[in-house]
Amino acid sequence: MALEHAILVSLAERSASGYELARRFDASIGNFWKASHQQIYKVLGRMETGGQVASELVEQDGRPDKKVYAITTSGRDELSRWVGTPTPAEALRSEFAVKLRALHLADPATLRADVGRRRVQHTEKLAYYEASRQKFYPDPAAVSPEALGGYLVLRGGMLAEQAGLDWCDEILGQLDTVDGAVR
Amino acid sequence: MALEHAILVSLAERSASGYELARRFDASIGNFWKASHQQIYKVLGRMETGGQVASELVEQDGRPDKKVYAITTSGRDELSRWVGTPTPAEALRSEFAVKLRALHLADPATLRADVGRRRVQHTEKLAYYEASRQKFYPDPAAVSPEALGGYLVLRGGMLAEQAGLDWCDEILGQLDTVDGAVR
DNA sequence: AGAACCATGTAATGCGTTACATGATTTC
DNA sequence: GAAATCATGTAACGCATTACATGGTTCT
Repeated sequence: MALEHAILVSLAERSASGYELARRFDASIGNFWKASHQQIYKVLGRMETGGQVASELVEQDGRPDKKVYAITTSGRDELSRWVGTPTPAEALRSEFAVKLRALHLADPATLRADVGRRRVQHTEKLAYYEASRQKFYPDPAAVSPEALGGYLVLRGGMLAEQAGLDWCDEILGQLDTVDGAVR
Repeated sequence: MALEHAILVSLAERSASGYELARRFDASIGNFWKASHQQIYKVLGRMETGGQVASELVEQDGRPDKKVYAITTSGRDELSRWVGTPTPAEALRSEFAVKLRALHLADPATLRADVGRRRVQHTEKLAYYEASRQKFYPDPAAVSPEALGGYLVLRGGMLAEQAGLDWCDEILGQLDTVDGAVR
């Protein structure tokens, strides 16, 4: 049940409405954990019943009212209990890998185009992470303890994207040599 | 609906019973796409109704009978259609990343132990992949076109594990410097 | 005038995990 | 004698996605 914990982490950083949380899950946190607004509203409801979060109705003019959720003491307790818990190994799951395995059934040009597209996506995401890093953590040696988590998560994303990029290059290289050998 | 395609890829390589497929999903294919036997049986049933696979009952002595599934022409068509389809970008989803972000709430020693455990897991998996690579693809420059997919998938796994390992090392390094600064 | 943003939800369906169920054979 | 392997499933539940629904405001 990790979405609940992701929400707790986000609300511990700053209280927010369901809508605002959904926006965050599109950006910062969402780079490593996606969630739709529908799902977030549902889980927030459950968590309020459970007492981990509390909401306050905020009226706005010219905009719909919103329910701003804050983490409660009980939620904070649950969160620190959870961070002290060992994290189980995460299985990697890749549709692309499954498809790669059946590459001999594919048209080489189509496949090359697909890998190229993927390569561009990795490059763009990497550039985006790098921009965030420069903006928020200009000096990696001087990151405050509170900000260290965010920095390290970003670094993890960068390493993952770089690995994906290297993989694409290796695939493209192999496709070329095979083609060359066939001709 | 990628499990169906993973099953088609596996059956295209060799016909198998649900049980045997489940074993494969524990090993080779399963390194990149996990599935339980319950799920596999369910999906196989659906796929047989849909005509992508066909089963034949094989009686055995001293062992339970088994239903051996084979890919059909229609299944093969669907498979080659699918491999020609662009693969959508896969969001990375990591409970560990969420937890990392809240690292300031954790006890440093506990956290260090958790990261160390994770580091060992990556190291072991990497060694396992490397052993597979040496066994099945001793000469990367001479991989046959049929085997290329399997080789490249393995390489992807190795790159991902290496990135995970590097991440752990970077986290441990940062935790040390922060501790050092505090004292 | 149309698109995008703000804001909150319900309903249906599908995907995945966990628990339960059975029973013979082989290996330690 | 106990544990693991072979073999196939059902049932319950939870997590996630997609579609549907509403309605005002701001930007282009």
